Amino acid sequence: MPRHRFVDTRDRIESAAIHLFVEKSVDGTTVRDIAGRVDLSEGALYRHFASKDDLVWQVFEKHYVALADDIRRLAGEARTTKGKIAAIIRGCCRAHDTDPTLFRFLLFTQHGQLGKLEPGTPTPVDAVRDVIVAGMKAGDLPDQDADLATALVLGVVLQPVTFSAYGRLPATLGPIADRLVAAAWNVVATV
Amino acid sequence: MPRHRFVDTRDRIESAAIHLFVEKSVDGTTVRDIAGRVDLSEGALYRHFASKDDLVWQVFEKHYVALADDIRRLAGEARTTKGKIAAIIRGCCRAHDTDPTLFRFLLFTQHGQLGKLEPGTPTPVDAVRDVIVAGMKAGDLPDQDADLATALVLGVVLQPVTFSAYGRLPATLGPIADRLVAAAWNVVATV
Amino acid sequence: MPRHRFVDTRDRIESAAIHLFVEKSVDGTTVRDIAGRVDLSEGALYRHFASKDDLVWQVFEKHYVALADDIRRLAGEARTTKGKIAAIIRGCCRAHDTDPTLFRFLLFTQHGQLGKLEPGTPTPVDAVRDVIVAGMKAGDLPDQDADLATALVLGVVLQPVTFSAYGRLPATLGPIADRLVAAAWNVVATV
Amino acid sequence: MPRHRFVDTRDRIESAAIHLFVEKSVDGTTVRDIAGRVDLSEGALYRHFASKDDLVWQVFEKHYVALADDIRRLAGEARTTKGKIAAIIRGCCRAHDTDPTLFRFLLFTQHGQLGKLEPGTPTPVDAVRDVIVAGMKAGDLPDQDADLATALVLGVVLQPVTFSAYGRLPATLGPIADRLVAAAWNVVATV
DNA sequence: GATGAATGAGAATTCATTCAT
DNA sequence: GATGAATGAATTCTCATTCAT
Repeated sequence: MPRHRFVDTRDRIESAAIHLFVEKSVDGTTVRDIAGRVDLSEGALYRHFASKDDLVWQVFEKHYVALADDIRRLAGEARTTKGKIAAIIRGCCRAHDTDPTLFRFLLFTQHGQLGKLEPGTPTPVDAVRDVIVAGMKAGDLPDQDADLATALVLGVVLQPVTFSAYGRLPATLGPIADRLVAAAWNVVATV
Repeated sequence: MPRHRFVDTRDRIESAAIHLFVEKSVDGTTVRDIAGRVDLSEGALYRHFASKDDLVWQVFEKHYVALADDIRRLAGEARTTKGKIAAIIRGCCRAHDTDPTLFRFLLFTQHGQLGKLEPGTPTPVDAVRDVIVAGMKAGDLPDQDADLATALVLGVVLQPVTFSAYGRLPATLGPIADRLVAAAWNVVATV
Repeated sequence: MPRHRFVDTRDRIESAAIHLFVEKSVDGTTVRDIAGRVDLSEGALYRHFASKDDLVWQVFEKHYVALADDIRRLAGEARTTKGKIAAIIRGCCRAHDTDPTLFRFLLFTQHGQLGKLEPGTPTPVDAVRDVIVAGMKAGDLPDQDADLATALVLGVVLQPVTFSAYGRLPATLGPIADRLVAAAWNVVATV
Repeated sequence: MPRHRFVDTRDRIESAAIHLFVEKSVDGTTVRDIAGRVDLSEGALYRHFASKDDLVWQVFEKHYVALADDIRRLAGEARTTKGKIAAIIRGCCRAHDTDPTLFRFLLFTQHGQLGKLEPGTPTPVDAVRDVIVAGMKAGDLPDQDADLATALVLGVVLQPVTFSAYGRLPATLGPIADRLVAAAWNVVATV
């Protein structure tokens, strides 16, 4: 059996894990499942990750923070509040369409991982909230509860993501991005 | 003059299970946990449920269907599409506030249970979708993808529910029901 | 397969464990070994002990403390320091001969368990040391380092126990108890 | 003018192993631990030792036999039985103080290694026993069970070594050597 | 209906050892 | 001689489920 010397085993493990986690949930996925999918012995996994929990966490954290950074960056590149919200929604759609499995993993695995985040770590939720707070301060948005507004904006993207995962909506959000952008703006601009 | 001196054991099991499932997730809850919480032996649980899976499923199905019925009934009692949507959103808020744990259980446990539903069983999602479809047919709503519209309406309620569960929003949705009603309408009426 | 309802399973586990620990050392004994010897499933062990470590510890602590109590009581029943030392040595010989395996278990397993003792727990070593300290104060023993004296007295009994375990001395210490008593006294009375 | 710029790797491995074995016991020490301490890869260890067992055994045997030789030589250099016993005790104290870790390793690791000794290999125990047998034959010692006498002499040194390892006695036996010499003699000369 | 000891099928994890480079 | 990823067997532990009483 080849020892896969030149492929990055760690990456392959992460990718296999994410897919399985979405397919069968984290708890429903065994270390054996992951190892099998990477064609690796179970023991070998432990050279790359200290434990199954550690694997879940590392994968989650990496991409969750990356998504937060992405969103923050996109929002930063737009000037108006409306543009920022639009950029965020479109960013989420693009992130989703680029790798739906990864996006679903983040969405479905939050529970249980969120608590492990270093306090103060910027999350995608915070990124959205910051835009809204700034928008209110700038007078671009009516005064309202920032958390509620954040929930509404997120609900507008995440529920379609969920529907897509369940097959109630197509696999791709690109085609409905405009609609989501409009809805997201509507939901915070109209109180 | 209560009919039974003690709440029925089965009810106590169900209630304990729901609480634990929300606290620690279904997979994270052991039969022993449930039995312990009800102060019953593990074996005795099997007098009431055929298996853990069966317990999860029965509890889920009962309340999920009840919620669907509720929503459908509320929608039926309103005449206009706008009134129906409003009734649904308010119904969800009331259902949530009446028993937040139960509502969270339904929201968080869908995954894995939805697939077990008898095909054709009316779900809350269907109830919402039906209202939307009818609304479009009646000309109360602009033509649009019914599933997407359904996702948006649900996103408007369910994301706040999630935020509430995580402590990002208060434990009670009643105070924001009006806002949610407005947002839900906005999101489907404006395309 | 009978469920051994009326035999005390826990006792049987403890006994089997002690024997195996002496035969193959704690680390060399697997949970499977123990379960097999008790004709029990591995899983069933965990109904009686939280973990293998816990089993080792509980068994050790129980008998180690009991031996300490025994020694202390025996010493208390003698009046002179010489009598107390003699009582201790004889007590150890009797304890050993009553259950050589148990005594060897205590001797060989100290390492690693001693550190888990609640600070302040009276040990057999302390019991001996107390007698020596009191003996010096009473003028029955010449002034000397109490710890060293304790070591010497213990060495006089424990090395024969070790030899017996290795087959270099007979299985029974009773016949040499007088000699050990004399040696123990000699070793602390003559400086 | 050292012959080798660096201490031989093999020696470094042995030394690291001994330290770890005393710290964490043989079973508690992994090959990885050893390799890590020598700053070597795990695989590289197998260039020097056929297996972990082999490493343990080789290190044990080498020093155990060396100690036996030492004791035998020291005993041979003294003329009287009393002098021989004294030389042995002092030799043990010196050996201990020169490298307490090594001495503890020999003491604590006997169990499990002793059985691997080529039958007939002279051990420290045999060396002591020979002196006692000869002493009895020469009339320097009262007639008594040679094994018991050996146990008593050894108990007088080894229990203090144990106490020292546990911190109940100082790290160094030199200061109490005289006392141990006296005790050892007492214990075999007085029956 | 209830009990609780027992089962047995895995699950995660460890670790000595191998081997291509 | 050295590396370090990989193996695979063994080990501890978990947990849904059963069943005699």
